Amino acid sequence: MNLKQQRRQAGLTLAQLSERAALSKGYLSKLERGLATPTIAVALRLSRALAVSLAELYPELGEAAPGTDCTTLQRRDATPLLLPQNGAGYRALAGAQAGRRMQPLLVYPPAELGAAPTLHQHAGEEFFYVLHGTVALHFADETITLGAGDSLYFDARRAHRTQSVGDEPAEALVVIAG
Amino acid sequence: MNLKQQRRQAGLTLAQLSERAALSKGYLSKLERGLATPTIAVALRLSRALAVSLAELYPELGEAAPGTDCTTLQRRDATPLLLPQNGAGYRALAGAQAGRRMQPLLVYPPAELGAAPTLHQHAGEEFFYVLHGTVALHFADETITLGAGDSLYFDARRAHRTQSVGDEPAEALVVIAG
DNA sequence: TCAAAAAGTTTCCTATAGGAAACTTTTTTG
DNA sequence: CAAAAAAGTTTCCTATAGGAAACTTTTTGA
Repeated sequence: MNLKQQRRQAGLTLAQLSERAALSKGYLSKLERGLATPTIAVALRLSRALAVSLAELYPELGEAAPGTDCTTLQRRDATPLLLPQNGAGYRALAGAQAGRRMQPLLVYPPAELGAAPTLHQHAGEEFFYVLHGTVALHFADETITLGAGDSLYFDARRAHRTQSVGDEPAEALVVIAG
Repeated sequence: MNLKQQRRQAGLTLAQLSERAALSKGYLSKLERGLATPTIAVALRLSRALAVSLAELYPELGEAAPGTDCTTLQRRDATPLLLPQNGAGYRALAGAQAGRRMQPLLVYPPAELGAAPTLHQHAGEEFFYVLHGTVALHFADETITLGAGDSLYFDARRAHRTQSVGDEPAEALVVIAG
């Protein structure tokens, strides 16, 4: 539906998009006017060719599964502190349940990086907001230091690791969209 | 690809899923074995019938647009305070740019609800975390009061409005996935 | 152990996704 | 304004999405 708008916004003609997406000009014309329904493979090619997410071309695809009530109320400190092997403790503020788009966590980065430098890496995007203290975010090629109130939004596929620096133990709110 | 696993997990047979999704049993069998590619309309019906997100059936569809660098570093108070008509001030911590899955905001709910009770409502999901003060989250049918450190994850299609209660002005971190 | 029933697969058919190219409309340019 | 080029549409064709039903395999149960 929004295909035409997205193509226009990208400044492309049907012929240009046709080449990029490896689809015929005529077929694209039909798609734009709702005269055909693409297969998911074609929709994906369009999304890549226009460098937009699928949901922007077909908003209905972006909706969460229906019937799944995603509401979760979480009182402070009401969830247990988990300490997995990589050193950073965390609290899940809402379970990573199927059908939920985001997973919010409270993260407590360790002061010292363990001997096993396992970088955290996963699909999707991550929003990192420092609540207290100072956090060093180590990426493969750079390190970013954030103080309370600072935030970083980044592609979670970039391997990363967190460290609490300074005397006060740090606390951060992390939201992952996978 | 994961269709078979998802169907099994839901405890459904091909015939049962066939009825729910209004697709033939034989065609479903082909889909599960990769012998056919569904149109987006069919993929959506499957997603609804199984009550899972599309990305769980076809992970490649869930990926963000490639080539879009979504990284944004935001220092504390480095972004302007916006005061739109509905009364709640906010700061955008990362622009709602195309291709980004989440939009993080700092929200400053008003102490008094304006005369025009415009409820906030939009597609997607919202994660609400109270940083300071106390916030009353008004929904059509209920009001939830959150203190510092409390959080609520909910379906953003439920109309809602925020209010700062108590003497200290409240501040909340909100992340929207649209 | 052997029906009988349920689950899954295959075959064959129709409707539609998608391509090639002619055609029409709009824009550019002299 | 006219000619040419570019953008978009339509026509017609082939490949495949998707349905109906027969067929095969697995499970159930006496």
